[in-house]
Amino acid sequence: MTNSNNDSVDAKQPPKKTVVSNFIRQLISRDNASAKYGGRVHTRFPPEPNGYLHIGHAKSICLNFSIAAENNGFCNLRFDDTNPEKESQEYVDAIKENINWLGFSWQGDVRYSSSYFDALYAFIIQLIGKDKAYVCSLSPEQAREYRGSLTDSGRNSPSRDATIAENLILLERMRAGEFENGAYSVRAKIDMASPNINMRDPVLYRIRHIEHHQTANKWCIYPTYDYTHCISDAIEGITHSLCTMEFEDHRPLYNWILENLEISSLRAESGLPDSEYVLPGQTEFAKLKLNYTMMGKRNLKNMVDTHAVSGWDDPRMPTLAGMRRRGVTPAALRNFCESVGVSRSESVVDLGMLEYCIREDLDKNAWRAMCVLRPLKVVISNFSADYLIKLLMSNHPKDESQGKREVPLTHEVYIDRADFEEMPPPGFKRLTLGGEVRLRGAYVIRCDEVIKNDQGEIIELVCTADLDTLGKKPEGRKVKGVVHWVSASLGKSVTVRLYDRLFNVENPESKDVEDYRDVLNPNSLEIIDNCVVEPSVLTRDAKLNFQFEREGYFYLDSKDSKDPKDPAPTDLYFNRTISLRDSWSS
RNA sequence: UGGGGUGUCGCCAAGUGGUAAGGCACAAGGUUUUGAUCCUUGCAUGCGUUGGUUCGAAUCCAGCCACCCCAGCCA
Repeated sequence: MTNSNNDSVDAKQPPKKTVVSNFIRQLISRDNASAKYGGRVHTRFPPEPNGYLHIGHAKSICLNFSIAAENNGFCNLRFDDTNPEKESQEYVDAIKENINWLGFSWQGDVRYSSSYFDALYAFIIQLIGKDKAYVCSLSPEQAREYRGSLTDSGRNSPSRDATIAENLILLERMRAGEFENGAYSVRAKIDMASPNINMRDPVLYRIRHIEHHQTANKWCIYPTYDYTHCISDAIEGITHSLCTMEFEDHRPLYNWILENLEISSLRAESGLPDSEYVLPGQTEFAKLKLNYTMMGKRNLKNMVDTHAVSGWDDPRMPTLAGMRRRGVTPAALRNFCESVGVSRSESVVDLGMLEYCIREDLDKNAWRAMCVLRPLKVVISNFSADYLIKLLMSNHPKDESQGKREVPLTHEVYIDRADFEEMPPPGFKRLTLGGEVRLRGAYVIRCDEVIKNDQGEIIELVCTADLDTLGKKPEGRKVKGVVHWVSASLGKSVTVRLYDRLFNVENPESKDVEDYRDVLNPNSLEIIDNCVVEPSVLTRDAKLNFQFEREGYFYLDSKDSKDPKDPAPTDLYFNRTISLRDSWSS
């Protein structure tokens, strides 16, 4: 997790060129045609630093950065850090790194809502001065009562009729730290009878005597999301403020706040010339949901805190940090985000689509190698004990430009236990007693003898190689099976981690599930020691993604392992990103 | 039962009044020294539903049904 350039697949590789129409692209085309924003397109990705980014965020990141790039515009990274209680610098750092890893660069410096706190304070004075906001003495509990319900309108706060002067004094006293948390709040003066509950005098500022990760102890009052987000967008000269559907009800408030402020003062903060300045507009799209996946930040944090997983970067997590350690590439994620599309309908994407994108990219770019997960010794009887040839094999079967590697073949090799059967099922294409199979990239061998231990377990196979089959088909017969193998004496011992989905139900966050712990997949992680990998994988530096032929895609993990460039590594870990597609059901 | 949304193939998703794109999944063939990849073919007389307007409707109108979001001083 230290070097973002260390991944074997280029993070800057452009996404697929198949640009699909969607309602946001159409909206922007219309805005450009009408010159609503003078042709400017300026978006932003506004995470709250209260957790790690997950694949749902990736959709938003790709959308915001791509839509800006397509239109020669810009995209800002802005931390929406108005709630210091839940936020931390650790999350800020991780988020920045994840976005770079995904392959995007934000415009200018990283922004923070907290760096607008002075401006936000000046604007609240302006709003109070226009009798559009007031200081409310209701406690949070009372405020809830006064707000009414979904079907009943609310009642006015007793503080609603205070004079502007009184409000201004109370505001200053709030800021000075004279009151306890919750004693007062600043509220917009809109309409307590509005059918939209967000418009029933929403809270704009609250008292929180707590240190902030960016502004330390400068403030004890903090602006709320609704008040901060629209103004931050306006200050940054954002044109298209994209967010998810649950904020649709907030759009009237977003607009109300900006429209009740002097546009000239907003413009002044933006630094944009008058001719280019237009208020931003919010547009909502459906968030990404994936089946068999839990996306709620609160739940993900709980899994980390309770050690249900090893951390935010556990390879089973849907976090960007986790998927990275799993071996998922940035290009695969970007292609996935593009291929799921953008719409306003609630949708749950099938995990299979993500898996397809991962395989698609890895098949094209991952170097091939052989690794035997469950070794079974094969003695090739017509090779001498000191037999050694170095076979040259392609790093990629369909792309010679990716080069070749040396694979040593010796008297004894390992194949996978699953590739030999004494009693083969119908259709079995692997090795049987008396049968033949091709050692991938090497000779065809025939099994002559099965050696068992006292328990009757197969411990060794004695085989004969057909010396006339190197690089050519055997004479007069067909050998269908191909099996991967590794030299017994020259192979390297490694540990492999196999991952499966974390949950065994499609929707672990559905109302039918009382506790996600009840639906955890107990077999989501399988660790296999003493796997044997061909030596070349340890010498090909900078490459971390491999396809172990016939097994799947694996990622050399830097965690819990020695430096991969160590000339004599002893503890090597390969995480299985994903298996190969398997159309042979057994 | 207030307000705001959404309903097009098992899953995403184009379509914006002229007669249902594409991808995933699935199925059947072909190639193959990875049971992978790749290639070929198939896969909605139908667009939540019922009516209406129209020469013509997934697209326009009306009603109905289903599902999602909102009563944090969270975002």
